[in-house]
Amino acid sequence: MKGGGGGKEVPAEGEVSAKQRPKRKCLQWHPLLSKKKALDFSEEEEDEDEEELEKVPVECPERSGQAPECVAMEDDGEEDSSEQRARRPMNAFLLFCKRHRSLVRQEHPRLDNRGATKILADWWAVLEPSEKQKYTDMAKEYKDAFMKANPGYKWCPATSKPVKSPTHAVSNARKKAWSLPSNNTKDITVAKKVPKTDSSPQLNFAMADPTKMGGLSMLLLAGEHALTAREISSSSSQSGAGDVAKHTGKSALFQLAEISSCPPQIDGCKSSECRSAAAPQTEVCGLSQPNSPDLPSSCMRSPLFQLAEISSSGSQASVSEVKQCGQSALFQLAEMCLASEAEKLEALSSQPAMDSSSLCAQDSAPDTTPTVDLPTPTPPSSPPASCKKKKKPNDVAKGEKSPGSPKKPCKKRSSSGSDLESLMYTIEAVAKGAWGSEEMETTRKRARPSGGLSDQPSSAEKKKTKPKAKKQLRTKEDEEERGEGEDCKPLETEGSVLSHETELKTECKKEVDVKVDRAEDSEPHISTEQQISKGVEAGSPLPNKGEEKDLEVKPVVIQTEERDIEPKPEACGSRKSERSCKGALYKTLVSEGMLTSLRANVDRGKRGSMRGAVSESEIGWTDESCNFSQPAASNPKKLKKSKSKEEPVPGNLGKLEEEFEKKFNSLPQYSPLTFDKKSTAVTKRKKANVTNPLESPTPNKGPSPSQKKTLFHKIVSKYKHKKEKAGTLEKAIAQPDPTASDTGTAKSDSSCASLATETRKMGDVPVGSQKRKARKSKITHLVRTADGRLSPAEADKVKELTQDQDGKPLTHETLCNTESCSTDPGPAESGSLPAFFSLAALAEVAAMENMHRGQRAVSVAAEGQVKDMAPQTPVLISCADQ
DNA sequence: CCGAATGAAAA
DNA sequence: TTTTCATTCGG
Repeated sequence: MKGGGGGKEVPAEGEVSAKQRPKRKCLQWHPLLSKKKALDFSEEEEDEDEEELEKVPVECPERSGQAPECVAMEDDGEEDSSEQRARRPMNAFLLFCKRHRSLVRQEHPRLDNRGATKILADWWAVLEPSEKQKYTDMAKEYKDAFMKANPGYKWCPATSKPVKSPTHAVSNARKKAWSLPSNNTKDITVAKKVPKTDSSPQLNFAMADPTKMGGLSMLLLAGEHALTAREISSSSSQSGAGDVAKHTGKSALFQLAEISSCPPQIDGCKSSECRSAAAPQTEVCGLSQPNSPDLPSSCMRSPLFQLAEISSSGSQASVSEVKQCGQSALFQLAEMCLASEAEKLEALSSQPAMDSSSLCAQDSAPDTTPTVDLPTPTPPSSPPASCKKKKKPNDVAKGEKSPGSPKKPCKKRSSSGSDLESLMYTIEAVAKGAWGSEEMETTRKRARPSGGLSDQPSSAEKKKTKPKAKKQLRTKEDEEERGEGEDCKPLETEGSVLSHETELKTECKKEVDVKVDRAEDSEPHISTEQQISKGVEAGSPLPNKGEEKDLEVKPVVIQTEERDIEPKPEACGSRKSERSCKGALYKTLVSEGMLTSLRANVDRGKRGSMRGAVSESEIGWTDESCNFSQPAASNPKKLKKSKSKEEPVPGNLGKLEEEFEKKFNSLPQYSPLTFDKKSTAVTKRKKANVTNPLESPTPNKGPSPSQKKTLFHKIVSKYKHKKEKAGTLEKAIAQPDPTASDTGTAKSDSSCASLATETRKMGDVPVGSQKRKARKSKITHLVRTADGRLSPAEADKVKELTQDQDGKPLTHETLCNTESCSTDPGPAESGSLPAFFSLAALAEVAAMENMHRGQRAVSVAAEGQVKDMAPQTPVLISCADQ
């Protein structure tokens, strides 16, 4: 209770109105009105209207009377709000990023997201249309689903938004994501579950996050929708009211609705209380849905709402009810939730075991448990509440916000329990259901056309101003153009280096295995849908791997995974280790070389296989995923993440995730190598290289440069702020193959040369759009020559850096020396050099790192003191030489 | 909280 | 044509 009701939202609304959002909205929102609002939206369908009308009156009173109702309303409101707030669906590129970011990160552990994004952009640019298409399709699907869910959704709430208040809202919104009850859940979770968990273990990832669930469900629906579109028509016509049965195919929505509607059972279970609050709505829903096909849009909401309501209303009784209702799955979930963290912890601990291999598998695999139902698992997932990111201040924000926003308060109030329940229901539904279906595509009549909308935000001025500035800069840069470069290179770099050779080998193997696993994974469960998605695949299962992999639960979502080397590097790597182990470093270098070669081989193999397999496009879906492969695996960090994500999902939830995962996973994941090749290929088929995988060049370069790049980038950016000059520098860097330039020259000519180079480069690497892209990225990218040489560019960069910074003689010199050794000869003959280069690159990187670490350090270094750096670099060099 | 990327939608 | 905003997460 609490006044919650009281809060009645009224006040809140008032606030809202103040915000502006809406007066209209406010009206709409108001409880009484709100319902009406619904009517209005639904207007299209008269039948519904009637029902609604009935409903309305009823509700009104109830609502006013009870808090629960408020909740319900809130839900609506939320939805509305959610609509407003709902996160917009990801576009193809974002999906791509999401799926590949981890890969990038693996390769370049040190790279920050920005850098990763750049790389991703490059990759994206390189992707073939067919390949992109998948993502595009998925995005579309996603979007469609989203729109269905939120008919009136406006992408840009209005410029106004600007934030301010919205900021809070935004944060909240984000969490919410798709809408639905998520809000409640969150609250609940927070309150109930573990509030503090934030520690994080959770992350659970999508599974946990209710919001996500909604999203997932949506996706699922959408997917199915596509599949079963035909069904819809049939079903719609028939749609008898009561019979929900319909085809399994019917749709998830339907099922949800049904569930939400609370089948008789529930009603029975629930006492009058529930009924009073929930019943009305539920009834409506039930009626409406059956009646008209059109309803869908409206229905969709309602069901959800209903669920929420029910759950909320039931909250008190909820547990008991749930049990009765039965659904073991739900029940389990609930339990899980309760158990919550403890279990989680346990689970986590247990998981640790997962190997890298498992990780890989995860990627591809979806499944967690195949089976259908229920029981099994239990684990962790519950924490939905935890919701993904706890990181965010959401909680706080929410709290604040809630008061601010009208609806929220209600929600919050609504009670956590309810949320949970709702969530469970949803899950259950999913499990049972089959999600499938449905969806009618038919019209989406959106109930609310324009609806309300958005919240208006107040002012966004802050941002605006900033952006502008940014833009300007960008434009400038654009003009300059980018050099691109590209790189994409892969690799491993330091981390890899660190990793032991042996490990590497093993890893490779693993990779292979993984692929196989993938196939297995795909099999898992059922559902036609899945099958479809899988489609192709057939694969043969491999028991072996499965065993290892299976260990547990699997992860579902995970995409990429993390594997990676990083850990090692970190552990060993880092400066400390470096210092301490010079020898180690050396080894690493060697290993790196090996890696590269290995990688190349692998890559080739993969490629070959792929190609052989056939059109990527088809198969693509299935996945190439594991390709990336590479090294390693064991990253603590990554592991953690993956674990967290994966583990959580146990049974039911797992399914959802799985589905989602499947879809998401179905998206092909391309290995870095692929991109690399492509990029190269583009320009020149690179036959030579291809033919010779040569260990060399590519790999080596890739990594180190990239890292460097990052560092460099950072530094540059800083400078940039100071001086615009950066552009020139960038250009200089950009230079690709400095034919002659080699060591030194580049810088000077930069301007002219740069252009030329850029042009050239452009040619080489087809990067995507230039506009936005160019800018900084140029700067960042290191250039690799075709030969693979690193390049003078790096040297230049270094130099520049040094210069900028003040020039550290030491560093610079050292670099020069290093390069000189390798470089000099290099130009003439590149062949064997590569390895050296790589070393050099590493050295440089190290230097960079140091620099990066502390500018101060740099200055010191310049003086000659340089403790850290100096030693390292030299060491490297020496090693290299030797 | 910004940023870097792309894309879709809105203004 | 220009803004917003979606995802990511290190700084």
